[in-house]
Amino acid sequence: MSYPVFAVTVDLVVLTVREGRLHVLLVRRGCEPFLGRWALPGGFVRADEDLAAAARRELAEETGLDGPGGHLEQLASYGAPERDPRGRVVTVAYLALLPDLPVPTAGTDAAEAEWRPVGRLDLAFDHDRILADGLERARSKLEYTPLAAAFCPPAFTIAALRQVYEAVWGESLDPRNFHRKVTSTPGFVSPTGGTTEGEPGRPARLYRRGDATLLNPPLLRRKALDDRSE
Amino acid sequence: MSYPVFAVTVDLVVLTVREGRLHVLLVRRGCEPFLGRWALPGGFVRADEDLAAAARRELAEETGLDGPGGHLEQLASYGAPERDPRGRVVTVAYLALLPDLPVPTAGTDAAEAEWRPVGRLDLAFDHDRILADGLERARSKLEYTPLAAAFCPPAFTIAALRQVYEAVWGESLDPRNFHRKVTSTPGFVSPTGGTTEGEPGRPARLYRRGDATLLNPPLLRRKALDDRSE
DNA sequence: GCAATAGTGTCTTTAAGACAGTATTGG
DNA sequence: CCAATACTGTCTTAAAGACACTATTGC
Repeated sequence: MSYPVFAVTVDLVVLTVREGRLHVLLVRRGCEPFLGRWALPGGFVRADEDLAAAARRELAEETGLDGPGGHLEQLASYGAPERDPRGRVVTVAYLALLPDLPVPTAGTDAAEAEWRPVGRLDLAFDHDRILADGLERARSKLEYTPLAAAFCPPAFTIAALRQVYEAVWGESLDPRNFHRKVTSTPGFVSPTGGTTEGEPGRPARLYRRGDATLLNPPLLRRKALDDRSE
Repeated sequence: MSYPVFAVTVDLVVLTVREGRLHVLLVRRGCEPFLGRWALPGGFVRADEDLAAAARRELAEETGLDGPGGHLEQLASYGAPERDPRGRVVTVAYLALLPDLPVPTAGTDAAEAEWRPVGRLDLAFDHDRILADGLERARSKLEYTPLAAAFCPPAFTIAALRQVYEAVWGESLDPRNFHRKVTSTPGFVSPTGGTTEGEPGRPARLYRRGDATLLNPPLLRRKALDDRSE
């Protein structure tokens, strides 16, 4: 039995929160097709490489990050016949959530890499759609997992965690109710014992990620957007 | 720039509820590798075919179903280098939820097709893992979407819908509280006007799917299992 | 009548939303 | 002292859990 051949790529939706806004990592394409256009970072899966390994490799190449901290998960796959003019290419998209780190622009494939606030972007290929799916995934994951901490450094304040929610959801939350919810949900965060110093106002206690993987009950947005099927 | 070539398949986790238990559609493999072993239905994506179209085609081929009713969504992709002894094959798994229909065993690829209660199965390739991921997806989707109705015929009773939840989650729910929740959530179900006939006990009103896509607030399991990252 | 299943009402408990008030820093 | 931010407590409200009760059929 014979079958068609495909190329397989991984593309990354890399998100971070900086200056109170949600940003996505983009690269300017240095080769055809879509030369000069902005796109999600990504590349071909190698001959003997697992999909997740390819995603981790690309992430490390683009951001210089490889250790723990942050979060990487598979998002979805895209394989419309005309999505890449070079031929039949299926891409497996991954979603990465990272603390706000300076990005070493010295990526290997990309001419330039840059954090851009999410919004109306006009990306190469079907990357606008992939980004939209990644954003919706990130927004809904904050509801029922403690993953917001992936956007924070190892030790963070409750206020910083709340600002992550506010940036990702685009709505403001009551600091007092948020504090109560986070600290009273077992395994969401655990105190490090330290506090902030040198900030205006009363010093805040520092926390690290807890060991819970699921929030029960969840922390719901007011207006949940539609999810996407098929 | 050269890059490795892959074959791309779609595999289907097709679920239904029959006799109060959750069942998955399996086929016995009629060719190597894993000849004679049970596996998820699936096949190669054609040269000019979208991934979702391939999934719909395979579903139609295996179940004879093609119209509306039921639900089909992308689940995840699997591409470990050694997952298929024939070479580098990436599979895009889809999850289908169907009402309990007789399956015409005259599938094209498969020697036999059969509904099997979910549980300890020993499937070909990495299909045990794919099935486990599909089950977890189905379980969690019932929490925050009205998708349970995809397991039901076009008109159904609240009790039938509850039995779907009980089969998929493996726990029993209070019929009265369930009734209140379902009928008071806007867009979950809408009455057809009809009732059951000839059943023991008081006739039950019939409902069809509502137009909501999200349940807010959700209908939570007691014990949510871990989700799976990366 | 009785068994069976459908559907309603009510009380309790949990947790979210709103928001007053207290605590601890820097200036 | 005041401004600023962190944190606690209280009241109200929404909604789940438990469960008594009524409704409508077949026998």
